[in-house]
Amino acid sequence: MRQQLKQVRYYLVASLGDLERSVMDLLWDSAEPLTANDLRDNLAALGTDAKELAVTTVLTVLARLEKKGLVLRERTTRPHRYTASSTREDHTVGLLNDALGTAQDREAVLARFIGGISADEAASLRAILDTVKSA
Amino acid sequence: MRQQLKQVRYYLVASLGDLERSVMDLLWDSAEPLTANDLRDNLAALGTDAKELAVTTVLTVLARLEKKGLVLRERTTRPHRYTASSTREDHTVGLLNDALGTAQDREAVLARFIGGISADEAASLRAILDTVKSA
DNA sequence: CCAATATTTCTACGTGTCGTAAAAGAGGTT
DNA sequence: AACCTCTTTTACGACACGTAGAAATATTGG
Repeated sequence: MRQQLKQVRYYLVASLGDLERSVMDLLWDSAEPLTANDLRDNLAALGTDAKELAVTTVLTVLARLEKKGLVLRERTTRPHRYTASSTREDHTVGLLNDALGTAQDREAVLARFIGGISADEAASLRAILDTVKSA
Repeated sequence: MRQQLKQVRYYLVASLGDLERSVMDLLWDSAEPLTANDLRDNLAALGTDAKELAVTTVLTVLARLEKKGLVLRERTTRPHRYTASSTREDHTVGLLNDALGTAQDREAVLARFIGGISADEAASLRAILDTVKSA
């Protein structure tokens, strides 16, 4: 009932496919911007499958990730160089907020969430709360 | 590289389409189990579009939601009756844990997340922490 | 018990996303 | 010009989802 309206499908925080995710992981882990070839090589080095992808494949997903706002592209250099537009953590925080939504039941959700975390994590959460949001 | 392996796409916590989401919202808000017809009517009452869906449409998404483990179906009664298999809050917690992943950067993410919440929310978070995970 | 009706299952199509990559274009090098 | 190298364009298969008709099955009033 919404789909065929060609709605903009707002990509504030996008869900990623497997390859997109792998590419983002590499970009997030890299201090330097990477080229499509760098990524192709690193991807091959990753999985046990060692399936060497075509560079065009990597370029396609990079274009898609750019459109989603997740990567930045340097068009001035000739092999274009790509970087993640935000840190992995910030991206995950975006996912968290998406999941939480603007709903009024945020607290109920957080309560249940906390109920499920380990004591260790609860402790460090408390610590984080104290340092970040005290006063 | 994974997709065409017909992988099982484990639906521990699924992402939902618009209609699926609407149906889940109705089920979550209802104390009683609902039939497909109930849902069709409630859906029509919702949007301003007032587009009356075919019952088979509702039945299809219900079947998909059942397969995803999000709804339970009473097959004994003749109009089958559907209920959400978990509360909205628990489902959202599942989403949160999915987003957080098992990664080691959980703390970094949580720290940034907490940095972004309101003071009010931080306070209630602290309260929740104290009551739920004290000792 | 049967025909009419209600309900469910099966099948299918359109659109969109994602993995994948060949084909075509663009720009520099010999 | 012929040739790399890199990018853009185009395309296809698989799958998720919205949508619903057709077919099968169950219920029920007479």
